[in-house]
Amino acid sequence: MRIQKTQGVEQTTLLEGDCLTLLPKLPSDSIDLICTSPPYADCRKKTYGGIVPDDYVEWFLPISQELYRVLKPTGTFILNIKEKVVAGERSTYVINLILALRRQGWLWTEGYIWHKKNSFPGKWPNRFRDAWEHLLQFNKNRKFKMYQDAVMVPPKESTVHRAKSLRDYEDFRQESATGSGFGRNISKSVSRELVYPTNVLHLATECSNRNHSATFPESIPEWFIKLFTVENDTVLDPFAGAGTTGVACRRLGRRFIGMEIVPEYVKIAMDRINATPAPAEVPLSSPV
Amino acid sequence: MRIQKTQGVEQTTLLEGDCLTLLPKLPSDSIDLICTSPPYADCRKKTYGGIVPDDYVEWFLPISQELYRVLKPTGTFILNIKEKVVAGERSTYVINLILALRRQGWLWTEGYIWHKKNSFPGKWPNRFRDAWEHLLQFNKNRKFKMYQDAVMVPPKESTVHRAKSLRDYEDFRQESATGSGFGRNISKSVSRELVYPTNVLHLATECSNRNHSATFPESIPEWFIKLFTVENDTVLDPFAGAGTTGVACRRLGRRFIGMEIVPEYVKIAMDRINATPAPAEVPLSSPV
DNA sequence: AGCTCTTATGAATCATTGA
DNA sequence: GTCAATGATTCATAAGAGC
Repeated sequence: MRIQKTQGVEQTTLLEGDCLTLLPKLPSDSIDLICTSPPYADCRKKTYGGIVPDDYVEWFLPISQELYRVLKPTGTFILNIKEKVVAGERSTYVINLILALRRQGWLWTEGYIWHKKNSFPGKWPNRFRDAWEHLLQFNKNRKFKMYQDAVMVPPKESTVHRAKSLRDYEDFRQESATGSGFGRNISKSVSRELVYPTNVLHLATECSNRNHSATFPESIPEWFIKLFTVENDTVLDPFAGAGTTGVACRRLGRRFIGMEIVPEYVKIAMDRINATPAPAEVPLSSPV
Repeated sequence: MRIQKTQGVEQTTLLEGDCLTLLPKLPSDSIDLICTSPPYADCRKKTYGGIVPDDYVEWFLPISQELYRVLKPTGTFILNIKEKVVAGERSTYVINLILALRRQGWLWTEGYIWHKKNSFPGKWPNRFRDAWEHLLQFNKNRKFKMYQDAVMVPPKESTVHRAKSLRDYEDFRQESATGSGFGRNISKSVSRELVYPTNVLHLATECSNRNHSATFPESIPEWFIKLFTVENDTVLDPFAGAGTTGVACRRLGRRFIGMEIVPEYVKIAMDRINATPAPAEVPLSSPV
């Protein structure tokens, strides 16, 4: 266990090991948001062994059972997952997982779509490139905490006349849809000029070298952290990988608990999180 | 039955009635593409009576059994469907339908996403606007006909800027802009300047009122018709509604069989299709 | 198992411009 | 002239799928 403290508060906890073993050590009803991207079926074989699609649900259910226990009743579970093609067909392991999670007690509240602007290239005679992934939202109850104002975006109209072409406009909008500026507080004060986003997120994958085969872009955990937590809430990522969720937590002033089975990634994650600045401390009485 | 003939060929057939009754009259293995948007569960009660989500799969399976029979072995079935929110949860009838169709023998080849750029406005405390729908592709066999070159698109401007000079790109754009109309074959000749699309379609919904509560934009059937059929192939829409698929077929020179249970929509569809110009006849030997 | 098809993007490397 | 900012170009690579 490696702990990083900021301002006397235990902010970041990185645990090395299998989350199925580590999760039972966490207290019940203690997590505000679980945001994770587990290894997809048949992927990351070199590092995680790869789970066969047929065995995926069986593999995941004991973990999600523990996730259910540690999540607060008003908390949210965001699951990033993608379907694979098996024998010319879309594999059904994702939809089987959804059904299984519901039987386990989870409510399948929403299905966000992550549109990957730079999807993996390729050419096949019977299909185009797969440019989207699931971002599934599950909850324990119909009532959960949600801070919609924290993720508002500039409206279409303000950009239309500024853009030279439709394509420019799309580019701009896709950038602004994720609120590219970190740490900015775009909420109530300017809310008259902002609109709520939809359940389709347009983001590029990061193809820069993170020494991890599958980092998702920081914008994704950032968006859900803003949407479902406030400062000093606790976020859990049981498949922390290179620690992207932890980096976003550090930047946004949320507590983070990460679990990762590969020692090398634990080190990378810790280094990345340590290199990330925490939000500036706000004086109790600030001179204006 | 109302029939429209063009150039001596029976091009458009609109049948009034329940597709479950009408489909058995079609010969087996006769359809190249089925492209349809059936009534979503529990929606549009005023027009279709509405199917309760729990009964949706049971209601659809006898129809899809007939669709399977009439589709050519190399044909494709495109199903536009949207998940509904029931009691604060995403309803599972779509994923249950996918599983049921697979048990019926269909291969679930691909899951396209229709990103609705102007989704229905609204505000809820626990969710954002739903801006996407499924466009599910099913086939009878792993081998099916697909004409990918017919739907190639200009690359992203940013990519072109980097790959080539702006001037080259502008020249190319002028050309392709003129080829963007219906019926044109912008493929092989300029294929080096075009790229293949992904499985995420960005289309606006149609704002104009067609007197039908759920018209999808003509771009959607147009895209799939180009992708999966050639001229004089036969396209079937068992839930023809206001005839959007038929209009696209007429424009693209494909034969169309539409079925619609509401007499008023049959009339609207026929009027719209009749008002649509067929592609210009190409002389067998054209003087140059 | 290996080869191949393919596109968007960040990072790196230079070239050009302007104060 | 120097340095910083901007722009053009190159390069590697990203959670793939079919034969």
